Amino acid sequence: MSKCESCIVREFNSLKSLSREELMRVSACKTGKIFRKGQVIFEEGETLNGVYCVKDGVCKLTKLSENGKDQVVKLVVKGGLLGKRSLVTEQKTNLSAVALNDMEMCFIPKSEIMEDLNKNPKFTMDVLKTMAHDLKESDESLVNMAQKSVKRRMAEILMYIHDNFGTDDEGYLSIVISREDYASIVGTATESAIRILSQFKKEDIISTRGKQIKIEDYNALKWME
Amino acid sequence: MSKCESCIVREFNSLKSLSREELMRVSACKTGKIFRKGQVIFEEGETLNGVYCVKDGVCKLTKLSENGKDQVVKLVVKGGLLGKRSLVTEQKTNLSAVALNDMEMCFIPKSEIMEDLNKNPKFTMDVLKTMAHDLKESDESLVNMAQKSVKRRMAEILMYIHDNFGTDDEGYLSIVISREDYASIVGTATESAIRILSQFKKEDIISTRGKQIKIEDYNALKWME
DNA sequence: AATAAAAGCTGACAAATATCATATTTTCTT
DNA sequence: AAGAAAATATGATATTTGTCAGCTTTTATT
Repeated sequence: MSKCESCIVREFNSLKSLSREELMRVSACKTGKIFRKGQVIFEEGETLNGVYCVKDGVCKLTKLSENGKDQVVKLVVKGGLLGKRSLVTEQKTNLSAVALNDMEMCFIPKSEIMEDLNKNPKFTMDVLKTMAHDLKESDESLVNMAQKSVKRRMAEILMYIHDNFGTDDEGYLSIVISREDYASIVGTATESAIRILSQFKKEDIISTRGKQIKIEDYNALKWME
Repeated sequence: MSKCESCIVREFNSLKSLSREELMRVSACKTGKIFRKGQVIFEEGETLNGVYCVKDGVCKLTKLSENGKDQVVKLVVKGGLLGKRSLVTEQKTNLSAVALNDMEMCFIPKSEIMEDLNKNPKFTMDVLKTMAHDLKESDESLVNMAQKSVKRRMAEILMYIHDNFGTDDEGYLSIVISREDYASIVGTATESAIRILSQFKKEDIISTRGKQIKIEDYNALKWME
């Protein structure tokens, strides 16, 4: 397994604020973990004893609603850290994490990373900034949920995935998820999500190949009422 | 104006993690501000050059949606700090703050508080914990918006206000806001909010006196489908 | 106290979204 | 390659929520 000091993933997250010595210490006690598509990384209510650093693959963070449906709160890709909030508050996790495809992750035990959090102000500030960013994003999603139509929300999530996670060489969104997941992100019934995507297809705004989606007319999504 | 060192409000927020010396320094440069009901404290997109500490009164944090409607993201009462996120990220604020009744606040300039944020790890950790808590709350609201009916959301906001901000000696909710604000919290049309509150009245779940609302049957709200 | 303005209320109807039923296609398993 | 299982698709219908219009009550202003 590669060492943290030389891991490029680190460039994308708060670990970049750690010194070489700190990184070596973290590296020495981390464990590599592989999760298969669909596998649960952790579940709402669990006590996490560390954080996961995503090296490859995508996962969804979800929360179970009282109506029994899961709501996707966030998608996490390479460079993301899972379990930050629980680490900071020392509470059980309020979200579940499920792999959307095969994932490669590093697990860093709590004790190790807590030490850095308490002793390296640069690191603490960096985690704080990430959390502030997450909060802003969450507030924005809240407003979208409350004020926009399902169709509009679907258009926005397609653009979000396109802009943040990119496409493969043929132009298909590089994150491939089920219609059920789309429904769970947008906050609607699976049938409604399917219906809207079908409509987009009919209007040549997107095209599909199996689960894969390609945006054909970005502006149509952007300017959709 | 009273001094920060002896201000009880401090007990409710992150400032409690500051040392006596730090508090005296903060106190020396703070300015007291009064905002009248309906007055705008700051507006989305503004550059804040400090944080506000709420000594008395209530305000709403809102975000403007593209459809032109404001969405209430959070209610802030005594002890709350406004502008934390902007302080940490050094970005323009993403929310507006409007006083819901007459408010008494202290304004602490950015330069002063930033110094503490960079030098007092206990304070930084405390701000981090508050932010983590806000994030959790925001995620929960997101799920509620996405998965629950307007009626259910209204029931929950009534209970939330009851549980977190209490009632006066007659049992009326101590936070008194317009139906329009209720609509904006719940994320619905004003008429729909009014309709639902009227229905609750008919079913004797709540009673009203002008704008004031009293919860008569908490369990009915709790177990509402 | 009179008037104006704002907030609250209600009905009628339209639009958006959910639910249920059922077919079709894709993917997985053997 | 065949069959089973899961995912996708679509129609019919019910429910929820939004919009518009007009009316009543409360609050603010003179």
